[in-house]
Amino acid sequence: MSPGISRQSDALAVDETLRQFLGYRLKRAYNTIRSELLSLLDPLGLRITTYSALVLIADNPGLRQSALAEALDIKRSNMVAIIDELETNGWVIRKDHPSDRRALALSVTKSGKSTCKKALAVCAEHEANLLKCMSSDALTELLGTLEKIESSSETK
Amino acid sequence: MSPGISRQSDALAVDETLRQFLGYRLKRAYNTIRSELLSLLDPLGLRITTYSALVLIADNPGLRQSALAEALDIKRSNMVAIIDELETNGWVIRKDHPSDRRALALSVTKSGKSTCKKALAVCAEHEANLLKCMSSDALTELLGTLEKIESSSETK
DNA sequence: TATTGTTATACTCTATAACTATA
DNA sequence: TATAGTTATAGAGTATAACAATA
Repeated sequence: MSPGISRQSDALAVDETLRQFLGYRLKRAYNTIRSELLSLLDPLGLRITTYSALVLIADNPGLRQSALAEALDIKRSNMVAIIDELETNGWVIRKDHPSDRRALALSVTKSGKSTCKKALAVCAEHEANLLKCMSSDALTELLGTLEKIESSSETK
Repeated sequence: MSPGISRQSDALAVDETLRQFLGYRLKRAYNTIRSELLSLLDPLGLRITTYSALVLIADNPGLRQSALAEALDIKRSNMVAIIDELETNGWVIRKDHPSDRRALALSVTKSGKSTCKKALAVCAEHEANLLKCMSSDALTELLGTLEKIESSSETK
């Protein structure tokens, strides 16, 4: 990024004011992980949203679309295209729900299971690389803190 | 969220598989903060991107647009509309750069400084509320870990 | 040749309103 | 009346390619 010659005097903004804000740091850390995951999932034909949906459907056969949307914090209306994409790839099937004729029950195909397994393996390896730079205690602490942040707004 | 009557048997997906992934948890935590910040900044006429840009320009008078874009991890092309918006609101001015006729030097107006101050106060209060749910040690640990994650991809 | 600001464009994610068929 | 899936639509954020002026 700075090849050979050093930076121009006005090229670098030291963002001390922003850096103290947790949201700013969270976003930057997530963006790093996000772009890495995008490159990892792309060869499998998955995006982060379709990947997350596929994993959840595999773990919860018969899941309704609306329940999936709620679990992933995605609007029902935006879920449609995601499931369409998974269905077009032959990874997910929409069946009639056994007890509610309004609803659809989602399940993964054999091919979907295989893709899901590959994706999970790739992501687990990426995760392992991430965790190399922190201790097990630090990870536990981090996950606990993130959980508190995530749920803090629900108490208001 | 579950008023009175308990959930239907198939309504809730327990996403144990996804929950173990850091990226998933980071995203959810950031989304909580993000939506809170959106509501806080909206009355001031700011979005998160325009807010971040305004703070950085206030802290670094004479900043080039390209340097600002680099500091915020935003493409130069996407920076244009952000500065347009800040300029339309009378908060930021684009001046000729003193030593490079290709570049523009950014600075905040009196009104921009005032808005920036208000926004920082609002965000600092939000931050204080966030930090209430964690210890000082946990915060230090969290920031250090996020920094490691953010910079981990640069070493590849 | 490379960089700065810019335009045009496109794709993803997100959010809302409204429709239908069921409950 | 409320809910499930759907369609349409619009606003953000992000990414790339290309251009004119300048280094």
